[in-house]
Formats: sequence, C-alpha cells, structure tokens
Amino acid sequence: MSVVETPRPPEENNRRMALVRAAAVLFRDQGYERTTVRDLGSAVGMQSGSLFYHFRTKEEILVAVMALGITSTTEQLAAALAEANSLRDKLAALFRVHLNSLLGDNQAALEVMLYEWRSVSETAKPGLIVLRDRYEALWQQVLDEAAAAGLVKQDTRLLRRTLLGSLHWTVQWYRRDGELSVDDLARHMLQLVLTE
Amino acid sequence: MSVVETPRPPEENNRRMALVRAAAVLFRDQGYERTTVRDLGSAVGMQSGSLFYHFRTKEEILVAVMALGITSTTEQLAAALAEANSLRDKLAALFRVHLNSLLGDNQAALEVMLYEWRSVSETAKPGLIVLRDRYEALWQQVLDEAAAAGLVKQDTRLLRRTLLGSLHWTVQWYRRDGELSVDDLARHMLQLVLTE
DNA sequence: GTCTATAGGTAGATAGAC
DNA sequence: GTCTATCTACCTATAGAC
Repeated sequence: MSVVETPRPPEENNRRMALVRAAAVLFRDQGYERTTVRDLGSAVGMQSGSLFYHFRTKEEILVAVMALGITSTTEQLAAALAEANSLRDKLAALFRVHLNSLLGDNQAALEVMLYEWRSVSETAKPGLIVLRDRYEALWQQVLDEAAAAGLVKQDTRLLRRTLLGSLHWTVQWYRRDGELSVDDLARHMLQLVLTE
Repeated sequence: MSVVETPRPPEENNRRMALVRAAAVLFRDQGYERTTVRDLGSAVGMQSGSLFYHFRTKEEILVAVMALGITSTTEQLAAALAEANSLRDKLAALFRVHLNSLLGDNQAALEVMLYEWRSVSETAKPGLIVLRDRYEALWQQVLDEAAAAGLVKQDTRLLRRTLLGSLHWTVQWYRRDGELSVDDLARHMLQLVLTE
C-alpha cells in the first residue's frame, strides 16, 4: 500500500500503468464506488479476477490513480517554474499547469484525487497527503514571492486555498468545445487575482 | 421524482423531513454510495424496508437532500439581500450566507449538492439545475451591480464561477475549532476580491 | 500473467402481516 | 406507517488450472 514506489523500467509496468490510466477515466466519469472491478477489467481487456495479480484490492488502484495525478502535476509544475524567467511568469505557470493537468487530455487522475478523497482508507491517506503538500508548497513559495513584490494581496495562505478552490471548480463548468482555450482560461483567471 | 413540491403543513412531513436531514449528514460523511438504506433507517430508528413507504428509491432521498440544500440557501440569501442597505452589504451577504450554509451547524445538505452530483440520474438532474441556476442568478445580479460601481473586476461571469469555486472548496480545509469564525472567513474572502 | 469458476457477503427493493 | 422476512442481483476477492 506504499504510495512512493521505486521507479522501474517502463516496459515492466506497462500493464499496470495502462490499468491505472483506464481506472482514472472510469473513476472520474462514474465515481469510484460505482465502478466495478469488472468495468476495470474490461477497460483493459482482462477478466476481473486478473486485476488482483497487479493490485491486492480495488482501493489500491484508487490510491495509485491519485498518486499518479498529483505527482505528475507536481513534476510539470516544478519544470515550468524552473524555466520561468520572471515572477510574473511563475505566477502564470501555476495557473497554466494546474488547468492543463485538470482539463487537458487524459488527465482524469488529478480530478479523481480531488473528488474521491472520501473513498480512501485512513491508512492510505497520509501518503497521499505528503504528495499533496509537496504540490501546495510550490504554490505557497511563488505566492509569497509575488506578495512580497506587490503582485498579489498579502494573505497568501488564504489566497492559495482560494485560488486552488477556484481552479478545482473549473471541472464543473469548463467545456473544451467552447470559445475559451485552457491557456486562455488560465490567463483570465490570473488576471482576476492580480492587484493592478 | 418531482423536485418542486407543493408545500404542506410541517407536521405532515415531519418524518420525511427528519429522514432527509439524517440522510444529508450520512451522505456528506460517508458518501451516497457507501451509505446503505440500512444506515439511513437506523439513523431515524426505522427498519430499512420502512424507508420505501416515504421514498420510492434511495436516489429519491439524495435528490430531496440536494433540493433542500440549495433551496434553503437560496431563501436565506434572498432574505439577506432584501435587508442589505448598500451594495457593499449585498456583496458581504453573498459570502456570509454561502459559508454559513456550507460550514454552519446541520448544513450538510448543500455539501451533498456539491459533491454527489455524479450519483444523480440524468432524469433528476434538470430539476436540480433549475434550483441551482436560481441561486446563481442572485449572485450574478449582485456581481453585475458591484462591477458597474467599480467594487469588483469586470468579468463577472468568470468572477462568479471563480468565487463560488473558492467558497465550495472551504469545506476541504476549514475547521470550526480553529481561530477563524465563519463570519470572519467570509469577510476575509470578500476582502481578497475587492478592487481597492 | 491470465483464465474460469465461485465463495461469501451485502446491496436495494418488495410483499404481506399488523 | 412500520415491521419481518426475503428475493434477486451484484459486489470484491480467492483458488487453482493453464
């Protein structure tokens, strides 16, 4: 049930990874409880019993989905921040990376992390919380710098929670077939929070 | 399965109402899918079979919980707006009423409305959407007035979605035993959005 | 690694007595 | 209106063959 795993060569984990990605989509669309192990199996062309060679329980699959969602987003954000040339660029990266991870192609995993928290057992929560805190720490650093430079308001802890709430909620109303691209949406939302 | 019901004398619906209130708490704490009809029955001192005299299906209970959550919040907001003396007071009322409904005592119903949407059947959704739109229309009116007066930024449709997302997310981190009261939190969050 | 077959449990809902 | 009893269906997980 350990969340942090030793990395292996990708070929070795292909089957397991395909399962996690398929599970992310099913859990997002139907919810964890309504998704049966039979659903998961047939999504990867497998009988339900065979799943339990790769995972001990259905919940272990949920935890793997969530861990994937938050770690891959954290990695993308860290990379974007390292490339940013200005504080303003860093701020923009926060919004851009988060929304692309949440609303972009094949990115159901982060959404599962946000909305299926109640289905995670108490024993598995701490590991996921560590991963989430690591992500939020990146946010906090950038917001603190931005507040010191006068780009945003001062109460940065509340600001971080407020902004993340706004971004999370976009999954409820944003439609990709509309006029606004994800990057445009990120820019608009950043604009709302900048002190002029 | 109709959401909008003819009002009846309260005594007539006491049992039904107690059930809806108990269900709101269970659905919020455990999730709709994990809550069994046996859980619901024992929460009101009833056998599970007896529930089906009051409701045809378990889902009908979920819809009743959600309808209660959003209509009672809408009524409270409408009353608060009618009493407000200034535009600034109206803005404050948006935040205050929403957070008290979400974080206050015995107010699990609105939280269920926000987080169990996926468990609602397609046939029941339209009725709930009408109720939700009615609530959001109140927000939109006040934000439009505030933008015209220069109190908040101009993109009020995005602003409404952004603010509601921030407020919804408070259930994930706000703790009543902390330093901040719900009313204080409402004031702080309003402060973040005002143009100075 | 994946299959078939199934154990063992619990879910939502119904029927009829009171 | 509520109870008891129960139906039918489906769930996660396991066992052993291949």
